[in-house]
Amino acid sequence: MPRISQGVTADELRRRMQHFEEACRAAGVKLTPQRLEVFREVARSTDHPDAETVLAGVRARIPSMSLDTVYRTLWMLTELNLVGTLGPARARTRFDANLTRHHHFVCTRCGLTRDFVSPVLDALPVPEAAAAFGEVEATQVEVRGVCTRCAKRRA
Amino acid sequence: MPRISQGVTADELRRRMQHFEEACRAAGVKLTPQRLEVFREVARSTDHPDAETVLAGVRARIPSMSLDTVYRTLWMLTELNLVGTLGPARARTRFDANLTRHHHFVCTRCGLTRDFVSPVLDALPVPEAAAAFGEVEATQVEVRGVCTRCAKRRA
DNA sequence: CTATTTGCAAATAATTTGCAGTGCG
DNA sequence: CGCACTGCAAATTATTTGCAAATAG
Repeated sequence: MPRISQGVTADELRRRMQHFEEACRAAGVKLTPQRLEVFREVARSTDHPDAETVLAGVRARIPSMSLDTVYRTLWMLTELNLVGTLGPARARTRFDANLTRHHHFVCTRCGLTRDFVSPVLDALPVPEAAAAFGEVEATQVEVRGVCTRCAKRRA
Repeated sequence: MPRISQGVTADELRRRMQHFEEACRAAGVKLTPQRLEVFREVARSTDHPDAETVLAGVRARIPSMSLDTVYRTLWMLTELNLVGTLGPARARTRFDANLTRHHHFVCTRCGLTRDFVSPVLDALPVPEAAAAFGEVEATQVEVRGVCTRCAKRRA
């Protein structure tokens, strides 16, 4: 019975931390203990923590850490492409009345989201790697790119 | 040069409205003009409006419409499975330090999100239907289901 | 040294809730 | 005609910002 790993390997974590330090130097960004710990917290977990969770983790080491610094750091890391966000950042909830099986095209510049259908994608096999986490109900594909409108605006 | 449709066909809209009215009656929910218009607004568009956008649309017909009623109605519609949300509802931003190509398993009950890799999914062909919207950069698969933990809790 | 960065507290933005009046079934 | 529903205003929750003190390079 295989155990599902609760975190990244020590080796991978080291690799990520090193990449982070290099990227900060390259960007001329100061390497403060707060930043170190915020990044470590995100880099070490395989779930996808929110700002509060990161704060809680970092406070074990830096009790004075404040939530606003966590946010500032996370967005900065996003700018430097050291972390990403799940779903679009800073977005309001958006609603959808299309209940039939469909997939999404999402513009990474303006957030435009359109449905499309694809029998090929509907028939996707469930990857065993995903089935290991639980009972799979549905699979949806998100295609990211730049919409024609944005491509025109800023060619 | 094919035009990309800006909305749902009149026929499909009628179908959706009718389904909505039936579902409300079946659920013993009152059919108010506000609810009619909120649903119509979501049902008629192919993008995925947020609450403010729905409010603006509805106000053309019901100037006194308030934002809180829009929210109440949208969540009620979600409960009744008449609409869905893009990404998890009411969620905070979550961060991810895994920059390598991966896909997600998302638990629909607790929101647990885990990465997995799949060479098969990485090699997915870009559907022409999606390519029509713009320049495709990447494709990510979201597998939804119930995680083993939630399945155990509430079997 | 000195421009960045931090922590605090106050400001916004998004969404929710209590309440009294209104209207659907 | 009664209870569900609405609009208002005030409350929460998530996230951002101004500012003075602290600190990395």
